[in-house]
Amino acid sequence: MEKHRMFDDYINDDNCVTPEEREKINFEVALIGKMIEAREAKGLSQRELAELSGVKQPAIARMESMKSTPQIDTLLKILVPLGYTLEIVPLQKKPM
Amino acid sequence: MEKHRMFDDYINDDNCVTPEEREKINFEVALIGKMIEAREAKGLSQRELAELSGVKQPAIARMESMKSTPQIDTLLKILVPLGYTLEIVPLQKKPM
DNA sequence: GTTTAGGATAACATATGTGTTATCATTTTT
DNA sequence: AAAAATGATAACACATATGTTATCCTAAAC
Repeated sequence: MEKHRMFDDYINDDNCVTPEEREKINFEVALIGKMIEAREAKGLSQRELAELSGVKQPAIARMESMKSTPQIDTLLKILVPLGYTLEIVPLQKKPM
Repeated sequence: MEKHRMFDDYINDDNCVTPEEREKINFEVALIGKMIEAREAKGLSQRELAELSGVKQPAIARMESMKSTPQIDTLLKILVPLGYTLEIVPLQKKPM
C-alpha cells in the first residue's frame, strides 16, 4: 500500500534499507521519469501512446503515476514506440 | 551446460512480425540468458538465489524456463543480488 | 546402488497488473 | 464562455505473476 508518495520521499527516505530496495526505487523512478519525458518529447498524449503501443490509456496513467509496477512485456510495448529499450547492465554506475 | 543455447532459435525466428514483438523477444531472451549466466557464474543454485533475492525458487524456475514474464520489481530483486540492474537506453544498437 | 542436490512442475491461494468503460477535474483551444 | 483535449481514477472482469507446499526427474557424488 501507500503507493502514492512523492519521488523525493522515495529517494531520500530511510526505509530503503537494502541495496535491493534502493536500486528498485531508483530504477523505477528513473524509468517513469524517462518514460514520461520521452512521451512528451514526442508530443504524444497518453491516448496516442496507447494507440501506438497497444497498452490502454488507464494502464499508462497508472504506470506514470506509479500506481503499478508493470510487467516487462508491457513496459517494452511502451518503451519501443518511444524509441527506447531495456538493457541489463552491471550494477556499478551510481551516477550523480 | 549450454542447454539454454536454444534461445538463439528464438532470436533468429521469423515469427516476430512487428519491431515491438521482435524487441520484446530479443530483450526477454537476452534477459533470461544473462540472468542464468550470472547466477551460474556466481555458483548459485536457484534455491540459494531465492534466499538472496527473496523471490521463491519456483518463481525463479518459471522465469528461467520462460514460463512467465516477470514484473520489473521481481526482476530487480533477482538482478541486483547478481550484480546487475536495468537501464533504459535508446533503441539503436542492434548488435550482431 | 543409494544418497544428494538441483531444476522443473503441479495445484492451489493470493496479489497485482491489465482491459474495459465511463467519468471527473483541469487545462487548452477556439 | 463553450468545447475539446488531457491525465487521473473508479469499478469491475479477467489474466497473469507470485507464494506455498510438495513432489518428480535427472544427474552428480558418495
